[in-house]
Amino acid sequence: MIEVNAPVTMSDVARAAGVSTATVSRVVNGHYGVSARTVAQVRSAIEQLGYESSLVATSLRRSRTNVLGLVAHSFQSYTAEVLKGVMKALSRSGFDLIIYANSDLYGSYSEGWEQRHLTRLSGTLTDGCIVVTPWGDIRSRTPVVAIDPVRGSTAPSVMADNLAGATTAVEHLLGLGHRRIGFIAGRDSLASAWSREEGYRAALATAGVPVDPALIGRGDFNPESATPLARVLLQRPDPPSAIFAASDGMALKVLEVARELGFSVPGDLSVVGFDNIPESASTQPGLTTVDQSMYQLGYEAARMLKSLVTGEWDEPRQIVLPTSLVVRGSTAPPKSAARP
Amino acid sequence: MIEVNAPVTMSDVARAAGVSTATVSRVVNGHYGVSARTVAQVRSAIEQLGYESSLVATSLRRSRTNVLGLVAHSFQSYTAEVLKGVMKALSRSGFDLIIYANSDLYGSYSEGWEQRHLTRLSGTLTDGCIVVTPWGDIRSRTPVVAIDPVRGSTAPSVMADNLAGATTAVEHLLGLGHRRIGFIAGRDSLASAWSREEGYRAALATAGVPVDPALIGRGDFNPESATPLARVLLQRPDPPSAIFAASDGMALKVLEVARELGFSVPGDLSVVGFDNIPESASTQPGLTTVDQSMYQLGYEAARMLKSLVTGEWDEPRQIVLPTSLVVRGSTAPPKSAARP
DNA sequence: CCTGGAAACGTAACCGATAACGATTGCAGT
DNA sequence: ACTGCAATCGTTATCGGTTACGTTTCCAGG
Repeated sequence: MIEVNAPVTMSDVARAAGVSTATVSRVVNGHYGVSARTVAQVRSAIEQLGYESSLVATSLRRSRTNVLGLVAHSFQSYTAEVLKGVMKALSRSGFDLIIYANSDLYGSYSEGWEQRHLTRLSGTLTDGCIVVTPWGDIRSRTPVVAIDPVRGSTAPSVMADNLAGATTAVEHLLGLGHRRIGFIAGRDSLASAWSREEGYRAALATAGVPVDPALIGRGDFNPESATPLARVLLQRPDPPSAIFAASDGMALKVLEVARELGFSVPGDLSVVGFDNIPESASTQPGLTTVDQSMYQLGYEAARMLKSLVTGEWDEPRQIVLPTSLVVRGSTAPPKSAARP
Repeated sequence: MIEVNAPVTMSDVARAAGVSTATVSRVVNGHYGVSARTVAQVRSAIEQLGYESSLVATSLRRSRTNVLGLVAHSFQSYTAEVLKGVMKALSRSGFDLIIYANSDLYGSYSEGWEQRHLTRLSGTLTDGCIVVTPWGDIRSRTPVVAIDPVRGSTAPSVMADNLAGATTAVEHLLGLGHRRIGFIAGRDSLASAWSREEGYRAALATAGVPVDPALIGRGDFNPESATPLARVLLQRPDPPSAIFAASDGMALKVLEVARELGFSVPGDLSVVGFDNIPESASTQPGLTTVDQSMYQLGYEAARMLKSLVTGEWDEPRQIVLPTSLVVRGSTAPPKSAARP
């Protein structure tokens, strides 16, 4: 790093080129009304001084910035995967991306974080935003696309087919012979959490297995929230033979607790997650889970936001993406399974 | 999303509370010189209008913003892992994080990207920046910490012990009986690429194995750059029995090419990578690689940057972190190995 | 030579917030 | 009542860049 006392501003360029800042601005933005000779002078001054326009100053004055924003409450694997998809969709689109993350709420929820971040950014800095797993409805001047929206929201959003995914997951467990299947729910306000629970209930209902409320733990998608819940479930006199967790992060914590309490997986306990984050493939045993292509979620959200900003979106404003079951080593028939 | 016509600014709050913007600013920033009654009025107006200060306007005026920046040329797994560490280090530190990514150069290098991004941000928006795998030296008004710096740089930086890591990797292959070991190098300007090649050469030299220049391919750390190089190596009449790639991304491409050309791994070909990105654990077979804890790199870089900004850093400005070899299924003795 | 109009360029207001500074008020001490 | 000092609060310049508007320059046509 080379220390530099002061940054090069537009007025430095103007002085060097012997013109006004207005003219420099016109040259930088390729506006009409500058002679070829002046353009050349200004360009050369810019080159020499190494001038680069300030994102901040520009966005304060301008309405369009060609920058899209993304706000997320933390950076776990889920968000990282989403991000890859977003970047891919924005590749060579002319839109840059700003990700804003607040240090205060890392790993813990704090009501309304997304609204605070968004307001700070969308004042002028960004033309639109993607919000990952919002807390509530969002007021904004610029377009917002939610990934995994709140329940009942009619705003633009992208989400997985959580109902079908969860149903398939529980059907998988039922098919293996499990009858006492625990469930660890996600944050209730999110549509995804609700649908995954619906899928759990629907699959059980179809199979004629009654839902035991004692086997349902109320988490919030944060991995840490699952630890005490798993402990409670597994320390019951009649623990479930399988647990379906509404996210991989929580499912991995279930595996941890199971190991800690001496349950062998999948011998004593089958575990299924939801998301298919990279870590799920590399645990011992691998986690059976529902793949929801977070990459695809990010990709589609960015594609939609881009078009919403330019005003060319004419497809439905709510996208649902398919899921698929990924069977790995964490599921097997229960020991006590009555052979068919 | 709820559409809102205009954002709430400080003057709106001032008008509503019947004071000047200066007073509102003082209340917002908790400055001295406002009566309790006025504070209450302003607070209530802020609450009612849902005011949130504009990050842009604030940073334009202020020198300190309590926002740190991170610029990276793309978002592969490497960057995502680094990011997790950065977020952890910034947790509850009072510093927010802005990640800036330019869409134009996704996946492809473009000289000087980091300088352009940095200038745009550091004008006023950020108090300091982390640059991941920079291209060259960086001019900046504010502190900059490089993760995986350029060769010969004396600027603040965090990097893995690439020399030791690479040496260990190649020693592992030599220990298995390999003698013809190919190498796919990284982008030459980076210190890491250079050290990893040094490690490769050093290990061979120690074992008395001559370096065959024909077995060295010149990549640039981008996974795609490895594909043609691997093809050339493996289509030789006398292909190497093992390949050491300077990054996991490139190593995974080697696996792809090997499969495509009918090489079985590790039967016909052993492959070793460097980085230990999450994907490396979940391929078939798993990739043997050198773990450099990208999480730790990010964590340390953020910790250093934080202290540099506040001026309390008194440790060495160049941090080197240890590496460790992770042996998985992609390495085995060569078929033709002379048994010891 | 004069005029008209377009092209080229500068001036200044403005975006939202901050901070230096000045102005006003209240109150204690004389 | 008067002074002096704090506490409180408004005015205004400022950050860097953009743009509406006004002014100057230049050239073609009469």
